[in-house]
Amino acid sequence: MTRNPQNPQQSRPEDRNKETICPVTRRERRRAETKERLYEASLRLLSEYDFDSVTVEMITEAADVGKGTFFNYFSNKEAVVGYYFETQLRILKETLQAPRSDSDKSAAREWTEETASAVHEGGPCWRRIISIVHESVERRGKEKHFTRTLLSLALTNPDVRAANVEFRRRIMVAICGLIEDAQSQNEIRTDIAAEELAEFMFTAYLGALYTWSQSETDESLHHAIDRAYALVWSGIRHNGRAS
Amino acid sequence: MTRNPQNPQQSRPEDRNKETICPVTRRERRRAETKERLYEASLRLLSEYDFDSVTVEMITEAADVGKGTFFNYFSNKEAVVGYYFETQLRILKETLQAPRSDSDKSAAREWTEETASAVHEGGPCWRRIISIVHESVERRGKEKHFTRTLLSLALTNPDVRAANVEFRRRIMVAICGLIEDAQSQNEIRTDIAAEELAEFMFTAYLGALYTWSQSETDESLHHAIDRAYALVWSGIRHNGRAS
Amino acid sequence: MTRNPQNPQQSRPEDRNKETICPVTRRERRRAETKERLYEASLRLLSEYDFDSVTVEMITEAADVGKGTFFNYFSNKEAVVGYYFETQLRILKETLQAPRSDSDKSAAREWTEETASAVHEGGPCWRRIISIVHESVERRGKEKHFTRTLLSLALTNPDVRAANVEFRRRIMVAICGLIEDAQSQNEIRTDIAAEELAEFMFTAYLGALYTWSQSETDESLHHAIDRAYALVWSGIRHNGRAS
Amino acid sequence: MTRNPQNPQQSRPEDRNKETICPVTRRERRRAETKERLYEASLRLLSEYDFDSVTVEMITEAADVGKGTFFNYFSNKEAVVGYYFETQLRILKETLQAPRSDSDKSAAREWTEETASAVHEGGPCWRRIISIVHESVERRGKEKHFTRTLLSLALTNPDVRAANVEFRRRIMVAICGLIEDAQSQNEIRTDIAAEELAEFMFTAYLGALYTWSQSETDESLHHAIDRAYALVWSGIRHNGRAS
DNA sequence: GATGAATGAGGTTTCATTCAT
DNA sequence: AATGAATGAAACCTCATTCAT
Repeated sequence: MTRNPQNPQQSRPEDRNKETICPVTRRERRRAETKERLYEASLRLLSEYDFDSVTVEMITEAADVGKGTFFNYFSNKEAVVGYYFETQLRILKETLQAPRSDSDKSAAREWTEETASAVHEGGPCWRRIISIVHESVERRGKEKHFTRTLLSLALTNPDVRAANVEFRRRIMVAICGLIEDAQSQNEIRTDIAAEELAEFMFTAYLGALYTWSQSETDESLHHAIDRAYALVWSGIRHNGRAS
Repeated sequence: MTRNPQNPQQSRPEDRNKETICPVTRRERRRAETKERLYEASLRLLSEYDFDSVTVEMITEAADVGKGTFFNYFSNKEAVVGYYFETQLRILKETLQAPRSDSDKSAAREWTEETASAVHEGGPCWRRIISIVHESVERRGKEKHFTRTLLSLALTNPDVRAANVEFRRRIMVAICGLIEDAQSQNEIRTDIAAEELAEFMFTAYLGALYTWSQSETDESLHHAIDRAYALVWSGIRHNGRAS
Repeated sequence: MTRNPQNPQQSRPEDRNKETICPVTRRERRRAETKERLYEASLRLLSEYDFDSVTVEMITEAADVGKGTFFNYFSNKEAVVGYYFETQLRILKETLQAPRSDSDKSAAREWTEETASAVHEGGPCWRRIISIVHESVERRGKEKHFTRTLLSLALTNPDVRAANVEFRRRIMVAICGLIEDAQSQNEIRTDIAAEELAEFMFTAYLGALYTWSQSETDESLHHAIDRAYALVWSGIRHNGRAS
Repeated sequence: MTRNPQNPQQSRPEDRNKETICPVTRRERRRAETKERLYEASLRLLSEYDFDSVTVEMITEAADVGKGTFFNYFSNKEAVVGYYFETQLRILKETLQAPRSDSDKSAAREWTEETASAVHEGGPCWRRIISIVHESVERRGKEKHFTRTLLSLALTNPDVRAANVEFRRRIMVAICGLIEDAQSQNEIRTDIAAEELAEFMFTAYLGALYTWSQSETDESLHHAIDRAYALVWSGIRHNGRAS
């Protein structure tokens, strides 16, 4: 549908000034905005109600668009959750690329204040790992209901499952790298492959997440994770195996 | 299909003699049988299809009873899963009351053959724990799809959640007892409360179960559990904390 | 689900008196009644509104049953039309088995009065054929709108098409038999196979039906058919080919 | 995508010279081209899919224009089929105005080769009629699916119906003229009005077309038409009525 | 206790059409 | 003239559950 392919640089000179500053046209921006509105309305509702209870109509009404508009952006209700994982993936990449001191401090602060000191023992690498874990916890821990939905859908819906598995794969790669660093610093035992350790860490994370999200108590997810990770640490730190 | 209530004295007089010997009346036995048929049909179907895909009609047809009969035994579809946990609870109790040598051997055998030896290190108490875990794994590991359904429903459905939590509570009590035994034998570290250790064990179990049930690979659940428990062991055994 | 298979003759003796007179149980009778109500409501509505305009809800409301009840009897809206052809097929069979004098007269009367005499020429066999055609016309001719729907759906919907083709096949067999009779009486040319003649007759019938149902005029279908069949007769009567 | 209205004098000055020679402006030609693209894309798709299955978006995508563009040329989806009949009407007029020898030969050839000789008997006028019929058949016979759509829509959609009726009216006029010629040549019986005969021919044509389009067999439409017209001929030729 | 007909709420999804740009 | 985002009506169909028999 592109018109004038021969002189794209001349077409619509009026767009130049303001439009080209932004990487996209206005129409595209509007599109993105609408999608964002739908996405956020969905998350908001999923944090409060069960997945099945949230109807598309509720979402579109909350986003203040027509019902059909939803399907211009998401092929179905589950796709919103798929998009959630894509978004998280993007955030993850950015986090990992960011200078470490940055994330180290900001995130670490938030939870260290309220947590036991059991996990502080490790060296800098381990602490960085914990800090990243808690960053994730930070986001997830506020939305117990939504977390339930995610854990549940990631089991039952194929698309969500796929998105979740891919997301997890990427996280594992990241954790693996961090663990290898820690191993090279002799902070973490080296008699076991980093992949194995990473998976163990994730397993413990998942188990704690599941139990926490299922529970009706008010314990913070940070606490739950810390309790588990205190023992994880015992299992994987250097000399952990030494008798 | 109604039994003739006007002449009950004539209906099947042959049942009289032997049936009443049994502590339950024939009627009660029939009831139990029908419930069992419905229950097993449900499990069979839930092992193959998603919870939402399994209709009550499918179940009643598989159980060869009328559609309405289902609701004489289960107040709703979810109640079947609730009943599953009750059943498991009964089995668990029996297992724990059974002479230990019995379960030790039979179950332990089945999986030790196919598993790595990493978990064998511990003392007899620890080995008994592992053996019980694998007994559960034995039952669950065959039904990945059903496990997914359980994990999912236990998050989203209040009734199932309640049944599951109660079930879990009982398991924790049992594990706790075993761990205390092990601690008293100095097989397991004593600087941490048995409850804490038990929960950690369960967390790792849950995480591994979740990942396994979500995956499409063919790895056996025994393997997955073993891999996790090798590191769990490092974390909780005696001297695990000793530098 | 049948109980008491061992003594079916004794079960529910109270049903005996009145129920067994009727070939079916009361429940089955109720079932049949409900289906009939739905069927007739459908036809009534399809005679007035386009197929797409008739919603299932309109039908169930007209039949005074719950919306879902419709789908207990018809797998979808199109199935009603399929059932229509099945019904017509049953009626056709009965008509053909009935003593000829009966149908001959009753139906013949109705239309002969209002039709041109052009078609009267043939012998008794031909007249019987014409009479049967007009019987069908009698039923169809009152419902122009419904006929449109049938002709249209028989082209576009696979299920309806199948039902329609089967229905047509049976009609062709019947016409064929009649034509063979006529040929053996030398009423109809014998140099062309009965099948060929039958198909020609049906083709002319169909063409006239299509045009009539498409038109907005008030001409009766009887007239339209007669006009066509006057020439059909010229083409197929005995000596029709004689120069 | 907007043409730059502020500098129309610069846009493609090369078009000026030769384009304006043509009676239509470039803009009008573009319009016609786009409409043609949409029209042909529609026909292509309607030959393969059901009318309801073909979405406007499929059409515009196939025509490589924006979705909204469709409605600049056709007031709604049905209008495409209406336009089809208008187009056919134009073609018909041109055919009738063309020197007869032309169409006689070219079209006649195509089908006579593959058809039975039953229809050859008539005189030149009749043969010309047949040849014209087969010309139409030639076009229609290739697109069974599309023919179904036409026959169906011409019954159910008012606009299409109107266009179709008008088209048919014109055909009838044409056939009538041809039949009058034939009657004046004594090729066709004169005891029946030409209109009557023409309508009969059309009725037979329609009936054969309907049956053919509904069938799943591979019989060519030419054959189906020929079989019918062999008997049509018996009915309408001169002396057809002579005993 | 068993049955299965009746129920009807309810949500997803599609798509022709509009209209601002 | 071209575009495509927004719209929202509309309808099917499923299925858990009830309840009269």
